[in-house]
Amino acid sequence: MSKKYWLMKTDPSTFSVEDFKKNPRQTTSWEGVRNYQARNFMREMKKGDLAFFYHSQEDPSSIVAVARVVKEAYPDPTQFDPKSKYFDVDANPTNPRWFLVDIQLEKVLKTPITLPELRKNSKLKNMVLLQKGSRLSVQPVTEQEWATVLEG
DNA sequence: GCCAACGTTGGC
DNA sequence: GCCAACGTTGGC
Repeated sequence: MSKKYWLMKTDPSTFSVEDFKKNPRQTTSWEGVRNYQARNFMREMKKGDLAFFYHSQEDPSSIVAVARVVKEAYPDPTQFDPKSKYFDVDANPTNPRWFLVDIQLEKVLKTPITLPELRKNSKLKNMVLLQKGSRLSVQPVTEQEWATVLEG
């Protein structure tokens, strides 16, 4: 079974690559996803899959790092925690609604790859990230797109 | 800060 | 099941 590629968005004021670097073993649980499509993609992720780590809400927004899936999907504990901002009143522990994966920082890019640069590359015009109105926070990236992005 | 695009909710 | 209203995302 071959490796798959993904892109995971984060607002750096919530969780940035700097926060990621400081975490123990440079690992984090991708908590707080509350969108079914994004959740479904996380459930497809396999250990060893790679993901672009993307900062949204920046000037310019950019891919800043590469991360690796180190633990496959399991229930997001924040859905059951009334003190969490991700608490979901309707979440049922015997049939959890929200899932997350653990990812580890693989490498920080020396130079972030900005959204305008990605848009300029015609080979990337079908990337989910670049579609009009695309807000999906966890999305698939094809092998060709992955290679194209990294070769710059 | 603005606002278009999107997803979700809830009344009917 | 439809769809208006609402809340959120995220580029600009």
